Amino acid sequence: MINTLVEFIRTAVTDYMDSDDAVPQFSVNIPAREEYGDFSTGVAFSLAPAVKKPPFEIASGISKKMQKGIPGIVSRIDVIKPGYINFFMDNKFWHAGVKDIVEKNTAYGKNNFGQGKRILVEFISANPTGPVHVGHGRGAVVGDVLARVLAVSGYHVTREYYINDAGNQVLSLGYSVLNEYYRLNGIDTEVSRQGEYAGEYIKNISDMLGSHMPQSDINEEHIRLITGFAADVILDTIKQTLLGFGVGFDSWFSEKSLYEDNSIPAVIQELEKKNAVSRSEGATWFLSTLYGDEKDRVLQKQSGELTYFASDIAYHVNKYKRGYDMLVNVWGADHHGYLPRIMAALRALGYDPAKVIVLFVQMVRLMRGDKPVAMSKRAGEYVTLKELVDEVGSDAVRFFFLQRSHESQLVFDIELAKKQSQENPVYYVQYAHARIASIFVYARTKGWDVNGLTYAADYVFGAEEKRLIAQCLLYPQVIMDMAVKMEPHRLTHYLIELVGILHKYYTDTRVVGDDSNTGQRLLLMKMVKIVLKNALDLLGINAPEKM
RNA sequence: GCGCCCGUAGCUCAGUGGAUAGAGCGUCGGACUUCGAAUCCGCAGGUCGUGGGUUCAAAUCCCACCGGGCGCUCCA
Repeated sequence: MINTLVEFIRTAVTDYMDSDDAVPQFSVNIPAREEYGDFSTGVAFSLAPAVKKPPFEIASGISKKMQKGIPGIVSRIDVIKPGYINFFMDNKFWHAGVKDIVEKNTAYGKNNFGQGKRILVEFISANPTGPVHVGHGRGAVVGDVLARVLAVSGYHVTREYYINDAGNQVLSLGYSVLNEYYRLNGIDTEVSRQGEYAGEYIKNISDMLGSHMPQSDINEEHIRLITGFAADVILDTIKQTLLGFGVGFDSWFSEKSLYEDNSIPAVIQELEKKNAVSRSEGATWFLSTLYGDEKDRVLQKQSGELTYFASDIAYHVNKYKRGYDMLVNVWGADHHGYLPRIMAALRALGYDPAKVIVLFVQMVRLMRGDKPVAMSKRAGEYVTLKELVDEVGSDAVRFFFLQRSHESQLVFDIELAKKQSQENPVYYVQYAHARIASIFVYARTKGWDVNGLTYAADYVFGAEEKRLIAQCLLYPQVIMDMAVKMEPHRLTHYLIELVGILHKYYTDTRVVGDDSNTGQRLLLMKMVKIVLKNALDLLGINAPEKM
């Protein structure tokens, strides 16, 4: 519905510019002050550099082109100081808006920005060497909500988890389990490599080894089996944790599979064909400096082992070969230094680097009151995502993470999150949904058929009601904005604002009354409830009927 | 030293070219015989790290500096 206003403006701008490809990207927004109208646009500002006129003059010119389209949409147009065009909407517009939202219902907010393009979102991808921790949790929420937003924005989305089940880290896990097993069973054997992982979960896995374990003569095959077993167990608990956190995947991609189908040597060969490989000091190097990296990188070590980097190139090539239009990687910010080398490799191999978009998710610092929480993974002293979710609740954790830009570090105070459980913003939003549900229950007892309400076109909306509708009408634009900018945190702020307007309206206005306008107010509530439900669904947060 | 991110109210953070810079928490004071007070209303609180520059217009863009986090492995 907001599109009718956007198109209305676009037509006038096209008319003013005398060409439709001179129309810039613009949006409408709700002005800060009531006297500035119901909606406003700053198109004139974006036009100013090209037209080389003051924004105010441009805005005036545009507004003159708008006169003919006014009936049924806009009742008044103001052009203000620096160059804003402000709109006071016609009563018909508000009615059409409410109707549009209520009729679209669960489909309201969807858009076709993605035009069916295929997009792969890879996120979390935590090593199966221990439970996922809170930092992974943040990446999980960012990736999950981004995937949901892209899906309702017309993309064909695949969610993927890359399992690092090859290489030294998992091997070290295997040794950790084995050592623990020996320790628990009082077996005195020297194992060549020390495992670096510790913690309760290592003990649990070694317990599970039970009678399957050979008592002596451990060979490499045994280690491999133990490692695989341990990684499987851990991956399983990771899946369980994520499920409890509302995060699911379409695809679990195994790094080991890249070893098994020989795609890593194949990729190295490809690089060799491009003359981007050299051998020195007993190792095989990718000459990434030729493609913008600051130093060359090892693909195959002196020992003959392949590096993580080598398999990661093969992984990315695999993604390209699967034919996606876009590849999104959600990485921890501590991996940012890694980006130039992977991009160098993709460039060297002739893949379009513009298809890869990497979101770096900054660190989470956990606090209990004013005491920082130890986060050493190796020592096994860290708060797992599961522990945090059990303690604070999935909805609150998600909402809290989504209030901050993924590019900002954030401090998560567990004590505070628990203490303010009554005042937590997530409850503020959920309460609004439950409150409307409760109004409906009451309305039914008064004989209203909430699902069979009729529209009364002569009803004139009050200021607060118009504000409520306006905010709801902006919803699709917020979704689109999130999809375009890939910023999943914008929706929580939108919701807090919407709910603020709703709660105020509720205290000022009795919805279910004796007057004949009750039906129109119930329709308004229905509209808000739809937007709340759709938005909360996108965030993976419950929209309760009761609290 | 180099690179990435951050520096906005007491605290945690939105806002990233445009109207009088916002929210939550915290402080203080009000509002329930009526649809849910997990709510609402009000008060207080800002050199937008510092200094320069670009622009009709800068918290937002550019440069320098200061402060914090992370990264600069033949680890992943």
